[in-house]
Amino acid sequence: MSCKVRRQAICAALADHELTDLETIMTHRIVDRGQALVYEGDPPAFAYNIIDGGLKLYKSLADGRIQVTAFLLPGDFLGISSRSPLPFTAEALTRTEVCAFPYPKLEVVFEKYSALEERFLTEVSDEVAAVQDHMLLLGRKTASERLASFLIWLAGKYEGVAPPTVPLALLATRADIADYLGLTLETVSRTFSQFKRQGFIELPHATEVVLRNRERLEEIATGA
Amino acid sequence: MSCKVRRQAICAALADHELTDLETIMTHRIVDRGQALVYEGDPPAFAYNIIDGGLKLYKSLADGRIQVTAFLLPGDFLGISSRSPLPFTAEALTRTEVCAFPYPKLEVVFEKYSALEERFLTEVSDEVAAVQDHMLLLGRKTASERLASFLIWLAGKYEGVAPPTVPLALLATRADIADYLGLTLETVSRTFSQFKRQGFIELPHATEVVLRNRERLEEIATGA
DNA sequence: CGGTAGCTTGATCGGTATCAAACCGTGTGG
DNA sequence: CCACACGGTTTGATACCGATCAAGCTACCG
Repeated sequence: MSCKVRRQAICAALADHELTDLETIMTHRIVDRGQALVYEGDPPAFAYNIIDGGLKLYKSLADGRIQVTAFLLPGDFLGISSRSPLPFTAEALTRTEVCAFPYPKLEVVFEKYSALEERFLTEVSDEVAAVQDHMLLLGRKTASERLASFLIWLAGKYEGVAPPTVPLALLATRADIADYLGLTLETVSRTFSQFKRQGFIELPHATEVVLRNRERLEEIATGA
Repeated sequence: MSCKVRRQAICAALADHELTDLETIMTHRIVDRGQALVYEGDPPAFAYNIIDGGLKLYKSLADGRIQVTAFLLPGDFLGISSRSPLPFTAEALTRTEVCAFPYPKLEVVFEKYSALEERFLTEVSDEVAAVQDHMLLLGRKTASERLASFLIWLAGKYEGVAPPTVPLALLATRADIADYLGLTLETVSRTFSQFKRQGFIELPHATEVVLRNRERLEEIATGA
């Protein structure tokens, strides 16, 4: 079968003929923009692989303040380290396609293929490392450093996957990006404009960026 | 043998007679205040169990800005999701005692006792959940909400472990707490003073707190 | 005692939030 | 095909929280 993420997702850990075990327990699901795939507080029942579209994971405070803890794009995995109750909500940024693996059955497959479990462990490590980077960003970086970090992260996500289709789709709105970076949407917008004025980026549409000076953005992102 | 953390650390997953397998591969290590146990960028060689004292994990920016991503106290585990290179530095807050498990040997023990591996997984889930809470704190909470969250977290750490020895040892300096909460040490100090004035806490010494009104602090911490 | 590390408090500054208005771009109905 | 409505974005003016700069203070240690 031809799956868009065959080579990136956890499936990449298995050979073609081994994949059938995963496929038999798997179901597809489509989530429309703005709809939640899972809710904070739910007991987790599935692990998911993002095939198309994108998700934001977020936690919220009683008065509506939100912190997006991660954006998940095609090839990413959700539910690695699941915990009851689920500590975040996952909501679709656009129409999003996922495949869902029910937990109990997934564990059976895990026991059969240790390569899967290993892959799983590196996913966790990567996730923890990414999340620590994000804490540094939220706790210590300025607005420009935050946006630059986001743009570099985004460019990295597209790398190798697609040909460098120069304009990158942002997927998220200014408000989503703000909730990810711990800023307000106005500050995000102003910082985009500032980067544009400085010639670091172009914004053909509000939803697409071109990185004109990636090196400089990388320097800014790391606080250099 | 009598280990202070026998009932909390990962060791709790094993019966007494099974512990010998862990003990034979384990070595003790003492780290003095201010000394690093491991450095950001190192290849990870050991997993550690904190027995006494405390550690701060942190990442830093080129210009010296620091974000403490976690404080580890007795019973906590370090190196769950290890990754090469290590994404953080671990430094002792006071003279700290740990036991160290070399990775390759640890994996052998893991294969023997699946209870250990399970325990390990719940540790990871807890860690990921905690880290997401901390992102919400860093991205969206006010100074008072941050310090209240820290105090509640601290109280939770001591709970059940020791008898409610009313004054809690802070272990960390104002600067460490500031680096954990994404604030400056002055703001942390002012917020302590403010809580004291409001009667929420007492500060018998600068290094010890008594929570006089834990409920109110919990409300503040959650943004209520 | 004096030195020093850590803490508190005060005065001021500045970056980002907040409040507010105008500006797209896209889809819809007349 | 145009007018309008609406979600999202940009830009401007102002406010405010926490950072920064700057003294003192306290406790502990030699």
